Amino acid sequence: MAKERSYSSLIARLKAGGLRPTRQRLALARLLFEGGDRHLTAEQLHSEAEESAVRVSVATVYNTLHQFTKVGLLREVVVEPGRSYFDTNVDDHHHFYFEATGDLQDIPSDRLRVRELPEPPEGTRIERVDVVVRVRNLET
Amino acid sequence: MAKERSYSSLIARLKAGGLRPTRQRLALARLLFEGGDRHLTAEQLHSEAEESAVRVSVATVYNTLHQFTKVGLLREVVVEPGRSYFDTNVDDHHHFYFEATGDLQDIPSDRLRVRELPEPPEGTRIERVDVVVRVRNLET
DNA sequence: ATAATAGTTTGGAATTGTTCTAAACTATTG
DNA sequence: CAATAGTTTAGAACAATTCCAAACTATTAT
Ligand SMILES: [Mn+2]
Ligand SMILES: [Mn+2]
Ligand SMILES: [Zn+2]
Ligand SMILES: [Zn+2]
Repeated sequence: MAKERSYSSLIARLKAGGLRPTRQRLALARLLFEGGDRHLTAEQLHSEAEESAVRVSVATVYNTLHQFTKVGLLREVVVEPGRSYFDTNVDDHHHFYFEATGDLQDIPSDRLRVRELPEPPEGTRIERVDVVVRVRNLET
Repeated sequence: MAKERSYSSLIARLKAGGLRPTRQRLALARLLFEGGDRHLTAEQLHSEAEESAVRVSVATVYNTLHQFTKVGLLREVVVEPGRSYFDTNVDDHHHFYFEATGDLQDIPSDRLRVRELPEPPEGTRIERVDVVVRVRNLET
């Protein structure tokens, strides 16, 4: 029942974004949104799909991640060159980045404030402020 | 004269980092450090070298950028997936990122403060805090 | 239902930025 | 002037991502 619920809410969210609720998009949406806040690479999501016996191509995983990002269901996080993470938490927040493992952890925006943000240069507006707190294992 | 000066100071800086002052490293160091604060990709630096008739391979540009970063002459900045910027300003500071052009502009750390930085997770220490203020052209 | 249309998916090729490799070269030291 | 260790290089290899054109599917119109 909860499953049906979230299913139709997912369909509604896709439609709201002008995206047809296809088999692939629904399957990926469930993997993404039915497990709380997540930070995934395209490759990780594709692996999860395979493990769940969802047949979907790599190209579609990329297409879907970008489409979801465009309609505000996801947010892209850049912390290291060479790969993008997609974040199911689209609220304003920041991140711890664990260099050792490549994991991301949310920092709610009320736990970290950026003060004295300077004026953006002439003719531009601020799109977003990203704070990445890079942490390393304490060497013993 | 100023040229000789900076030349020998560059040599000294390389030696301090345990790097031999080779023709290629000196040429790249001059391009990097004789023009104020800069934010360059490997490819941009390689193009500048070619334009200045400095013959140096792509592999050496990458090697050099990473070696300079390791010894503290440069700092790596990640703002978009797929390519790294190298920053000649190694002081503590943050960045405006112009999505339209891919340019970076420094924000001195006294112009932007991060407050209420949360405790790092158990067993880790904060390595660095990166703030990227993404700006876009004001649509008219 | 059916057909027409527009949107979607797909495998594989292509592209991009970066790293690797092993052979040739060069700075430093004795 | 060796001998040595460090450096450079072209090109191959690699990883992540994007592109492509053909096959497929959801939606809309009849
Ligand atoms: Mn992207
Ligand atoms: Mn690097
Ligand atoms: Zn997050
Ligand atoms: Zn900078």
